[in-house]
Amino acid sequence: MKKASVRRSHLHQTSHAALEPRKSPVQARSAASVDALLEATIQVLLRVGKERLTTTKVASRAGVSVGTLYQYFPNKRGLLQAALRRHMEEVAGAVESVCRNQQGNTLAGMATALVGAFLDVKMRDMKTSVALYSVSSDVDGAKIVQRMSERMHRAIVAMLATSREPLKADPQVAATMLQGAMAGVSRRLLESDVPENELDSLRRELMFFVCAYLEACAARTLIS
Amino acid sequence: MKKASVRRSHLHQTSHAALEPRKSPVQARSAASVDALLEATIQVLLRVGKERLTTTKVASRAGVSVGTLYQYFPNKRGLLQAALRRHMEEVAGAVESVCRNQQGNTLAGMATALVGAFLDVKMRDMKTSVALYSVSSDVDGAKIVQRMSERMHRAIVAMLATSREPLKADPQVAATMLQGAMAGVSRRLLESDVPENELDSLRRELMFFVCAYLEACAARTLIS
DNA sequence: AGGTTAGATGAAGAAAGCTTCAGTTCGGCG
DNA sequence: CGCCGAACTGAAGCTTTCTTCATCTAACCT
Repeated sequence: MKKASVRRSHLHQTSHAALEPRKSPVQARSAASVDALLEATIQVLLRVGKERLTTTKVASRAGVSVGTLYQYFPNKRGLLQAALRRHMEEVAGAVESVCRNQQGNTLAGMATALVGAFLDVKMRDMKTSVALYSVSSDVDGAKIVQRMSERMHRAIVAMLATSREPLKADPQVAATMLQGAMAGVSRRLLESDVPENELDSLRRELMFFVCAYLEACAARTLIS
Repeated sequence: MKKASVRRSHLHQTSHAALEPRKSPVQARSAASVDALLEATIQVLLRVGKERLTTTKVASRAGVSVGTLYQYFPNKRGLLQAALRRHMEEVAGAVESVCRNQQGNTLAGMATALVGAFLDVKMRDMKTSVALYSVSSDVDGAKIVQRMSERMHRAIVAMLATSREPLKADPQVAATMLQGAMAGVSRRLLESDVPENELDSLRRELMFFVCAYLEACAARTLIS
């Protein structure tokens, strides 16, 4: 039975940061471990590649031993899944956030903002994205990716529904197109080596691409 | 104790070296084997998944022994690469073919034909596509995929250059958009379980999507 | 201070599958 | 018919990395 006592009766060697409300050391230790392990997973992944990633290396880089790793993750697969999930949640979160902000805007505004936000998150650490994609298929990542995809899908559909211009198309279908285009193009950017300077023009073009589509949707006669 | 000399580690698929067939077929016998092995690779992949695919199973399904397999492929990796390459060449070939046929057509015609052809090849054996994608990252498939991508890219650019309407955009950039959208959307269709009946409307929408873009390109003022 | 437990350790066990190679069979050719 | 190399066979070897668990340590509570 665990008591959630937040008290620190005698703080012996804990010198600094006395002002912050600290979690009890017992919890802090383990929480730090979990976080360090996830961070280490990505670092090792980037440094040696998924083929040479071993649980021992990850633990070592996190500053703990393998045994500790297995205390928090059931196995290697679970570790990698957790790392993937964390990354995907960041992306999905960013998309949901823009979609919320863009409610009620014009279609062009939505398109621009959405593409901008998506590319920003993806490109922030391109290498991490690529590395995690490569692991995804070893770890049943499809499930995780799909779940996040659905979150984004719902957010996009909801946003589209509030546009000033009436979108004369099934929002579900439209959202699928947008997601497909964004994912597809960003993946091309990630996996082929596009020079830094071309990157911006491709970004703009993707915005134009998506705008053109949404506006064409608004312009067309209602389809059954 | 082991000698510290040039130890040949014939370890698990760690060879970065030759991936070409070891032997070129001299007798008809061997040519048949090579083909059977590639076919078997895909069958085993579909039946048991990449995790449980072993060289022995592949050989067995092809009706030969493991030793024979290793006579034609340097290692497991090489075998899988060959299977992936074969599949990708089919796709690239189909795209090149439409692009040739569509020379001189309207942008709308090109878009429709291109999307149609692309989805046809990809969807013919969806399962094979998905299975091979999942293997790709274990096998340095990025290189192969990229090479095929470039072939398609060139074909698309060449086609766009012959359109009746002047495309007021960098054809390179436009081709990137088209490929990104097609790859992205088709991947969504493959990996999420889209019911058969929705599939056709998504197909049409992708055509509309691409058309809208190309025509918007033709309509816009020339960009520098 | 002493008892209790969450947390950490890391050597060793176990499994699994790729790859080899010594020996056999097959097919063509002189 | 008999030789020779091409093609085939498949049991065994070899190595790696995951995962466990008996033991130790530090933190907390009374």
